[in-house]
Amino acid sequence: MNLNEKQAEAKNKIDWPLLIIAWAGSWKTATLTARVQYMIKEKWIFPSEIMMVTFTNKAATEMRERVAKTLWVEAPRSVYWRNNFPLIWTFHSIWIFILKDVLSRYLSEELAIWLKKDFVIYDESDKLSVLKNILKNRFNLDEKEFPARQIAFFISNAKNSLITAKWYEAEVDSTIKEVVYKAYIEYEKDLAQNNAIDFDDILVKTLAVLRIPKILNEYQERYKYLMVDEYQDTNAPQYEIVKLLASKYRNLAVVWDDSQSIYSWRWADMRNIINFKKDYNDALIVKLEQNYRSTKKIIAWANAVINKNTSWIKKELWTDNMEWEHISYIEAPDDKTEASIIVNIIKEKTYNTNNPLLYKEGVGGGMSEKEWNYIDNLILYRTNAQSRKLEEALMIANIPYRVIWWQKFYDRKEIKDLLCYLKVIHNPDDIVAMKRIINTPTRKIWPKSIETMDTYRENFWLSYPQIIENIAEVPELNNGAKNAISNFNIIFEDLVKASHKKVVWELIREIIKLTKYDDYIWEWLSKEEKESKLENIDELVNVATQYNGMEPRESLSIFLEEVALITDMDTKDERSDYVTLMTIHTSKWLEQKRVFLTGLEEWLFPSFRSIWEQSALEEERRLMYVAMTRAREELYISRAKERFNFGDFVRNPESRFLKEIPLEYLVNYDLWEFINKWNQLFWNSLSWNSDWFSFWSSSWWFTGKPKVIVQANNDVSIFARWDRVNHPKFGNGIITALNGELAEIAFTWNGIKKMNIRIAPVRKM
DNA sequence: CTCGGTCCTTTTTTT
DNA sequence: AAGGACCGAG
Repeated sequence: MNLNEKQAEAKNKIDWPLLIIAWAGSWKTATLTARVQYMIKEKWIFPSEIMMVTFTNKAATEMRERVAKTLWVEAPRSVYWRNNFPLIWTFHSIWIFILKDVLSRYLSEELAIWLKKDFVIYDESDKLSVLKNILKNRFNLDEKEFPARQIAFFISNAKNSLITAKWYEAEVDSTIKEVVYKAYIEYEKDLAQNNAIDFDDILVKTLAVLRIPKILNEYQERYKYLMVDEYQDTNAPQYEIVKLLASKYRNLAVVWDDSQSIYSWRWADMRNIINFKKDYNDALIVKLEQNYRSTKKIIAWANAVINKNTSWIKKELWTDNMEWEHISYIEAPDDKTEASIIVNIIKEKTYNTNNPLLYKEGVGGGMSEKEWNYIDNLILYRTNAQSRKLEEALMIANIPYRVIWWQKFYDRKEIKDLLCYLKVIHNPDDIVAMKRIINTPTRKIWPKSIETMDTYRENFWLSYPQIIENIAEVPELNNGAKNAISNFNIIFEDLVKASHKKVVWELIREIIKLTKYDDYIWEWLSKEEKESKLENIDELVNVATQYNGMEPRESLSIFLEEVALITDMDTKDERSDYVTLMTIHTSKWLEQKRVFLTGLEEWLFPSFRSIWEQSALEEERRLMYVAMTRAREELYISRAKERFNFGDFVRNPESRFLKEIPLEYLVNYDLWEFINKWNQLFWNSLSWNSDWFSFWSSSWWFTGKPKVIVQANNDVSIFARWDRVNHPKFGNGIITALNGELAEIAFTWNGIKKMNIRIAPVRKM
């Protein structure tokens, strides 16, 4: 790969602190890859001494694959199976790797982090269930007055500000914080008892461990070359960890772009760069400003928007790429139509080179390939809830699609159930998981019995398996409960035994067999749900087969760890051609030839939570910038005048971001032309294929809601008084008066209307 | 204890 | 709109 001068500069400076300011599409990934290659191939640095930290698994995987390619080796699949390959993983994966490594070599007491090696990772819902239990059962507090979510937020905030439970007392200045303080202490106790950590703990505990000089020194020696991507998104503990690790050899390179900082709600603090500059005032600063991704117009537009932000550095992203198409603006009457129009465009522009009416020959001046596939389309939105309407439209049109969803695959009930079985087998101290599965499928162990066992457990300092094993000795339970519990114990013990002999995928099958989980699904659900759930289970087993070849217990442990960190985005999809839908946040690591950016409405984007505060609003604007710069060649921006939200219809004004765009770049999408061409084709030749028909007949066009109020962008000069025109809604008519853009049109069937002829979807006949 | 109906919340963004 | 929490009857 040929690097430009700046990129090469960044590549070659490997033994010095380095700040790479890399703006969107500047091929920073390529630069980093080249840098790793240079270190290994030309400077003979041991690959195992290189650590590169990213934010998402997607980014990490891509980096690993690229690096592997340049080194002519296969990319490792697991942190634990690297074979002299650089450590290129996410923050969280790497820190867990370090924690496990440390815990296997040192005594827990020595580390003072209250963890054992087989710890489990609690996700958001596990966390909430622990907190709910504390608030309700231990403190007897009203869920409405002190919602677990809010308490969780405060605790998370404290952890990310490096305030421990003990020290939180100093923060208490209100009733709620009083509760937070008490809950925080209990929460930490519970986690320690369950041998569990939450996502925040992953950072906090790693930092704690690295503050022990002996251990820090080991890791400094082990990883002498550090790279951190998306440095603007680091938070306080992450910054500290990186600082510690790099402090000895100072071979730290960070990639930073303040215009793409969109995670402040996760306590990312882009001012960490100020600290970086203080820590390394001799750092070499390299700016990558040339964009290799998008057309000139997209870049110009993105620049215009981002420069509305007050920031330290003026953004002048530039490109040598083609000028090409304008950016299209779709103003739809409602969210349903917005979705329909987008789907129409995709349908029309995909696999449709035979359609003489709609396929544009040779556009892009060599930049674009001739035929576009579904996979070339990316639909973005601010909130996940917006995906539904788009999905419906795609389904109707029979277009394959995939939604990268907030509800992670691993959050689904059936998957969680099975994972909780695995968790309990792996770590019998995990009470949250135990409580989830002890009566799933239903085996008549009711909440009362569980409560009794809980009290018993707390009084006698026993673990759940210990109680279950000796359930006969618990006098408070009746015989029915005892029977049910000892039946469960038989299953549980068999599963634990099995876990020593069977690899993780076999173990999952064994769980299903012994617990009759499929019968449970069979009984409880409707047909469609059943099928999708069984499919999900198959998928889980399928993922688990990747851990074959390891020791059974090891496969279980690694599987559970990786599963906790993997999001929907990282799972592979075998279908090769589909439209992708996701939130803007998720899209940060992607680019696509054609991007649809939807829902450009005040309150939605920018979000209603952000518009009162300057800094929050600027983050929304950065989000807009990120979204726009995903597009390589075609960008469509859309808005619905009316949207169904929160179970109600809402009308929001157009997003302020639209007004920040220089108008000369924006072209209203001409739906009228589109429909009319289709009309001609349909009526004249009747050569339509059934595919088209089934689509159109089921979409808004035929469903009796002629909402074709999309703005056109007519050339006013072609119209004159007495011209005959056609309007999609009002039919044929004659222009009876014309004053600039304002026309008075007498329609044959609908009377005289006044309209702006530039914007109105009228067509000369 | 179980089922079923009703009411209530949810929706910002993610490792 | 839809899933979860809650409550009351069987």
